[in-house]
Amino acid sequence: MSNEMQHIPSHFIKNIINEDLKNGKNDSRVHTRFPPEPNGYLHIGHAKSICLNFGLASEYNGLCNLRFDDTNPIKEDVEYVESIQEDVRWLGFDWEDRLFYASDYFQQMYDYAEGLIEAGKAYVCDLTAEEIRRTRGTLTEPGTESPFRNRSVEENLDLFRRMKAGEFEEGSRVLRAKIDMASPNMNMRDPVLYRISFAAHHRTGTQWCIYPMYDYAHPLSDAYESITHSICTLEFEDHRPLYDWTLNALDYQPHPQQIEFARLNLTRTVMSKRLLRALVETGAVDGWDDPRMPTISGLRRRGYTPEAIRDFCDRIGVAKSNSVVDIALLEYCIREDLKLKVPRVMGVLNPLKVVITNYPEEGVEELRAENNPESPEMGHRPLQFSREIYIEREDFMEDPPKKFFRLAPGREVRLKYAYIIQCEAVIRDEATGEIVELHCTYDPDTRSGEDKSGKKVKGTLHWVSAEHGIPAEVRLYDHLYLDESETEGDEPVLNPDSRIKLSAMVEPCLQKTVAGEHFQFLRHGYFSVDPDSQEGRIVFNRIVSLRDTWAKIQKAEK
RNA sequence: UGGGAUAUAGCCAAGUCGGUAAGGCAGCGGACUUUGACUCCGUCAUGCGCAGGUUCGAGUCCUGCUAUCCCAGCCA
Repeated sequence: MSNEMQHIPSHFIKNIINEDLKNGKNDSRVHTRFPPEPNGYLHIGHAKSICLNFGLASEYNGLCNLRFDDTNPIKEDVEYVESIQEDVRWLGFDWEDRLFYASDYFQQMYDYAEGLIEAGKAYVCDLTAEEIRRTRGTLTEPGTESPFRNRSVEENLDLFRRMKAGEFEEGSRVLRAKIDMASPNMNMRDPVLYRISFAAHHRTGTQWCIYPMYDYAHPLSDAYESITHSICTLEFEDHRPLYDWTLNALDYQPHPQQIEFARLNLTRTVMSKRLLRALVETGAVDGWDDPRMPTISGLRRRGYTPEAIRDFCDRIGVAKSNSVVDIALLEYCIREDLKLKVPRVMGVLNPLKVVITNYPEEGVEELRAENNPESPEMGHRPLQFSREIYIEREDFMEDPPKKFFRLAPGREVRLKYAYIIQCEAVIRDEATGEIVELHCTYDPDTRSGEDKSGKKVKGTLHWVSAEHGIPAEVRLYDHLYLDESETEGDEPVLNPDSRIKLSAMVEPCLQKTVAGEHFQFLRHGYFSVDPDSQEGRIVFNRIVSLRDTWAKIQKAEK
């Protein structure tokens, strides 16, 4: 346990919290929240935020709320609120009884807005969206004040109430904060607080036809929930003055502190909700949970574990500099998690038949295979050996290079858990010249565990008995994109090698598996059983491959 | 001179009062090995975006630059 604590790094947010605790700020409470808008599926970038917010709460004996930031009914749907809850729970976090919705606070927020109007700090503006944009100015030029900016409190109150009552058309009026049209911060140039929308909201239905904007709703939601540290991503840095303005305008207490951190980027994939949605909607992938997707549900289906994702989030750290994390770290984390806890079995992805000519025709013997040599408590399983087996096609080379120490004509090699065999003949298809079969002999004195021959061989191969093995589909994945620059405009370009389906032969012990079960296939990597599996047709997703030194040698020589 | 932020190895990242650059991933070299995996050992920044300055001493302080990211939704 203490080992695990060691690699959890400190970061600037913890420094802020430590300082606050030292000063007795917030009655020494730590209360965070994870506030997604239910407009899509969660991805690994959200996992960083979830682990951060829930993780800080648990580390400081505080609380973390789950809050849906549902202030824009046209984008949101219950499908997403359900998937988000499932994903957060699956990651291993518990919001207990603190599941909230910004829409819970619509009345409270409305009342606060009337208070703002009464204090002369907000006004109803009749400009069109286009006019508001034009009068906002530019990055280098100040904006100009709305002609409606100095309406009386009475008129503003009347108009705002009539907005709420549905008397005005969408887009005809908004409520704006009265701040400073010349502010160098664009967000402070009389930002819109409320807009009219007659869209049905997934929770409040048609009860409301005015909806608060994020910049207004977020600080209030945080304050209503007594959040102490409101953690968001870097692009909201410019919004912090508005966050503070909203609470200060009526001197609202408590006043949570907004803290920004850099969002996660991963090499060779893309996290933009827009692009992910496009992949789903164009049918380029099978859905939000396609194993190639960086969504939580995609990673789950691929076979990633919550432990691995949490470990990853601990290892990447939290800082304010924009960065791109190498996906090799994520892959390391899942290998690390599964290494000691899943069975190691044999699967031949590209089978080549081997006939052991000196083995009895009808002979079958039962061998004993360790389920995981590094976890002896996982025990053993029986393994059938017979005269005809399959080996990996790439494990035989007719004309092998120097450093190849697998099978070749005349060479000896060990079959894992079985015997040493020697290659005697190569059988070809007469028409195509393709190698269809190998004839080998075995040495009966070399049975695994009771070797009397004293032979040493350099290579050990995995294999599957032709008679006992079972066919399975194996899906190998490459990364979603090679590079973000390979996405053309709005149309995401899927890596053509992103999924390869193979017909493999696997050990008989895999006859009965359940979706989500994990295995390590020797040499090939970590796999999970896909829910697509049916009776007699198992589908394995490769989560990640193993390190392949041989491939590296080959590459280097080329 | 719009404003806001960031810059420490191939990648992420720690570095709180200035005291002589953590850790992880990747890489490289070696040992071990019934899979070339795993494991173990070794190695990997005379230097912290650049240039000056203060100081016995600077990644940390000061001055001036540079590069990159974010902001002109009635999205979040």
